[in-house]
Amino acid sequence: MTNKELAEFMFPNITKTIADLEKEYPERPEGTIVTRYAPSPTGFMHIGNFYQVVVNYLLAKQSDGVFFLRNEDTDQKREIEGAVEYIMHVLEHYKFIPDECEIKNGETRGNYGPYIQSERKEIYHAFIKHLISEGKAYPCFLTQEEMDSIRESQTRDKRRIGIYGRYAKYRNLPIEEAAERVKNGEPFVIRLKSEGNFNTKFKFEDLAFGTMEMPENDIDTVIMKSSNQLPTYHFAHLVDDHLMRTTHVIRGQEWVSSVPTHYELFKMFGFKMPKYVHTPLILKKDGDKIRKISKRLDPEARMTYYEEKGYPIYSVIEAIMTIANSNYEQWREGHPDAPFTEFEFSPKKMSASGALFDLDKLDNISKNYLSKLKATEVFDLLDTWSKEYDKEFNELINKDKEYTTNILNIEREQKKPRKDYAYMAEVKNYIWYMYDELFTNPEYQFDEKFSKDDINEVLNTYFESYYDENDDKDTWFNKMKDMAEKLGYETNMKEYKEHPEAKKGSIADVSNIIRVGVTSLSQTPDLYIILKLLGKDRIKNRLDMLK
RNA sequence: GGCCGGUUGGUGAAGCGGUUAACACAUAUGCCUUUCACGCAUACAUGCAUGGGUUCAAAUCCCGUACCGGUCACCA
Repeated sequence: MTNKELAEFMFPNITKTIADLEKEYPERPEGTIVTRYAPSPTGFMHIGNFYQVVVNYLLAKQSDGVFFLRNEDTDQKREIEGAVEYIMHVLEHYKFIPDECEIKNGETRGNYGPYIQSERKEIYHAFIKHLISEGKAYPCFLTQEEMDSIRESQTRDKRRIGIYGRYAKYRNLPIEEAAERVKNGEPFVIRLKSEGNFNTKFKFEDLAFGTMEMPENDIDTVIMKSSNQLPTYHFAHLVDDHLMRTTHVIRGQEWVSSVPTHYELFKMFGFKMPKYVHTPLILKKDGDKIRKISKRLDPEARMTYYEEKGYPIYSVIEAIMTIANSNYEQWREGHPDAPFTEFEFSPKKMSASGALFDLDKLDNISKNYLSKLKATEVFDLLDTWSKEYDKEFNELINKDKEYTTNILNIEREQKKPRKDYAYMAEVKNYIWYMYDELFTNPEYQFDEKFSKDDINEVLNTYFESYYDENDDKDTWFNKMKDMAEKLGYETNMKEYKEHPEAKKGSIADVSNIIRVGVTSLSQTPDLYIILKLLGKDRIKNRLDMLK
């Protein structure tokens, strides 16, 4: 029996050859950059995955290339319901729409599919069949127990771990016997018959790390699983990224160590290797230890976190860009309004060590961004967010949309706008007191140095005899000063600071009594605007509450 | 243990043989000011993990050590 016959025996239904497939999936136009995001549907998207998405998207978009999504579902045991939908949701939310993709029971875009690995079985089998017929892959019947004991002895003898050389028990099994065992229904995997030499090194170029030198692979890696006849990652990577004509593989740093395997695979088929960009890990500081950010321990590791909090997509992308290329911030300074895709991203400038994702930095970016938006834009963000995460508040802000917009507009749309909130979930804390519905049981923050009588005197005098909502700001403030003087408060702050004991208080105290009287808070934005927005009726209600 | 990376302030980092070791965030203080925020100003690495070496000169080049991380699955 020949290898060819064995291949035929094992894959009788596979008639397509590699040449056929090459024709079916022709090369893309010269120079097109093709990237892909290839998640396995085993959980929710992680900030590190998102980082990869951003880099993938950027590289493709900057060159008018193609960004596609491939669903790597070869491990059905770990598959999680709804994971694919969630990934699509995130991509759509951040507007990283793949040019090519396929959703189960949904539309398909692109001519290089299927884009779901479990639907590509015949394609993989064609490649495996070829390898077997060439004697470069073989069925292996090692049981889990055997492998465990091999591993144990290797550990004990301080040898390299893995199935290689003399540990690869079935690599030279007579073909007839292999066929016989397959026929008898013995479970098997297909392993690569590695031709590499561990003592020989090869060089390869990583766009992020630069030139790397590694020993050749000599491990007979599993390329097809016994459980479901689907390929392992390594083999699927070879087949898919070759056939889909991926030019740049952007993936996490944890893949660097399997480059030798991929190198051998591509070499065996004579395929050109894609360019690799291995992205740094996203780390997290935990006490004084730095560790990989974890979905289990760190809420901010999950992409859901940012949506739940209501961070604008702009902010999240900016924060990631800042980590990705440290010259991004400088570029942004010079191009405040340019879309991030115009930034010339350089994989080489990515940090080789892991990056710490800094929520403070995110907040800062977000505050700056939000401060520059128009009130109506903030309203829309708030509306969209609260519809999902705070229905009651959503109703409230929509009850009088104009009023809400005016509130959001306080000290906005000016040269130095306020920077209060970084995300939508925070907004309520800054504006709640403007709504009577929320102003039910306020804790008044009056300065303790003033008695109830002092407070009432100021409040009553002011609203009965001085306040006029038609006054412009200067008149308004002058009037307050007049009253302050009459009631025995110092109106000159410099003077007051020098002799605080001379008067019972200052203009600052007067204004703050009014501020606390109507908002309950000692710290708010500009009082003039707040009074104006609250309006006579609300103010009257609030003064009554104090009585 | 093997293989592969990494190590500059509280954080992200620039620097790639000669710099006062950028910039941004955070923190602190001060100024501005009717509060807060904004803004502005100032402070914050006597030192680039460490020990050697090369050099007139090293964070920058070379070697060793330590520490950190990744990986060694029919998981991706």
